[in-house]
Amino acid sequence: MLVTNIIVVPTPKTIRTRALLQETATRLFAEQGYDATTVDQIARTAGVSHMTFFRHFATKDAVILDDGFDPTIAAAVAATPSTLPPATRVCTGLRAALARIELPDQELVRQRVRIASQHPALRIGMYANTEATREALVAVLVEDGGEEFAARVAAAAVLAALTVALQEWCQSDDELPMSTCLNAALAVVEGAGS
Amino acid sequence: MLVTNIIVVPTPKTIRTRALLQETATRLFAEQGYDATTVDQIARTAGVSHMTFFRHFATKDAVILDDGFDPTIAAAVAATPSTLPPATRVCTGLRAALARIELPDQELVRQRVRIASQHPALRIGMYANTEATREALVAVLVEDGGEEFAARVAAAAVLAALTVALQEWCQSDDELPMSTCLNAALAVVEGAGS
DNA sequence: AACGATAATGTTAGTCACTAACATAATCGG
DNA sequence: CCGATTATGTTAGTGACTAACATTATCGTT
Repeated sequence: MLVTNIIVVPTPKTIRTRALLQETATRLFAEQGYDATTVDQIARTAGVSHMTFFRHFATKDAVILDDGFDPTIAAAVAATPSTLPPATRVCTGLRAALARIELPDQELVRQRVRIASQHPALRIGMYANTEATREALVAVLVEDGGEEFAARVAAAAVLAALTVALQEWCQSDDELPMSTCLNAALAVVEGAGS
Repeated sequence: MLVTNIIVVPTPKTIRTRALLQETATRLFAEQGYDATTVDQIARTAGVSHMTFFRHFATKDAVILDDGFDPTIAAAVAATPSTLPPATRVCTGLRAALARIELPDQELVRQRVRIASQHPALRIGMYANTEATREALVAVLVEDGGEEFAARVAAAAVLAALTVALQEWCQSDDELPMSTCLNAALAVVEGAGS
């Protein structure tokens, strides 16, 4: 039997280099802009070669777009009652998942989304990431007996609303909580039937 | 006063070259795949230089992704009653707009979406295109007195559902009409409130 | 502490999408 | 037919990303 989905435990050095590259890149992007910063410069500033960069991040934009929230969101959606319509499940799960993100982490997210929202290439990267999140949710919903097409539509629509909510939130001042933007966005989606 | 949105009337030669490049690219992509086809090859096969290609299409993927449906969709949404919730307006407008596409054109759309759906880079390009369509709809909804954030959320969510519907439709046989997939997708979104 | 296996990194050379600058040729109104 | 505009070509370049192979860290074991 072929073993798939082998979980590779990252070595300490890998974690360090990866974090160093992300911090370096985020700082350089903020200081001089995304286009004016080359992968080579990020790598050299972090004291590594450009090959090491691409071994940690598949693309230039991944260095700022990669987050690890998919499992959290998927688990939260899985925890909702499978009797609800798929779109409602995704909405409810999202609210629960994002409420679980710690405040300091929220500030990091806000900073990254702020940078990403300002550049077309990075916004496109966000949409690309959404596809992976969407399929993770489809897997959860289908496992619970949901129909695949409906699951995919529900996940895609609600995640699109989330993306807009994040872009709105990242531009606001530090007081506005993420949940306010998210709830406002989900209310719009949930009002589509009237 | 600064005049924006100047409408440039394309010269006959421009239209011909553009169409030739699109046909050539579509054929080459279908024959040998997207990655195995270089921009240079498309240009040479069409009898032009690669600079001419980029003067007609901003990126490699634009040659197969560019369509001119945004004005049609925007007009159809504008024609819906402005008293309805924004998400409902976009749903209704979409149904009307896509019903207006002629059957032969639908076959072309299907062929292109089919190619685009199979390649990550092209799917991402579809998401990027959605952003322009979304903002066109936001402009329509806001003009009618809608709130901008709600308009953007509604447009984003419904267009995400449309994208999923198109991907489902393009894989089906020639008998299944686009409207069937679209209606199924919109029903999921409209069921989010229950 | 020396050893060997494994994982991380470096070097080099290359492909290809995409751009800037400038030169040339096709087109079209008068 | 001519002059102005528009489409196209040439060339040289940048930068993201990859393949192949060599080198160095890291770490458990003896």
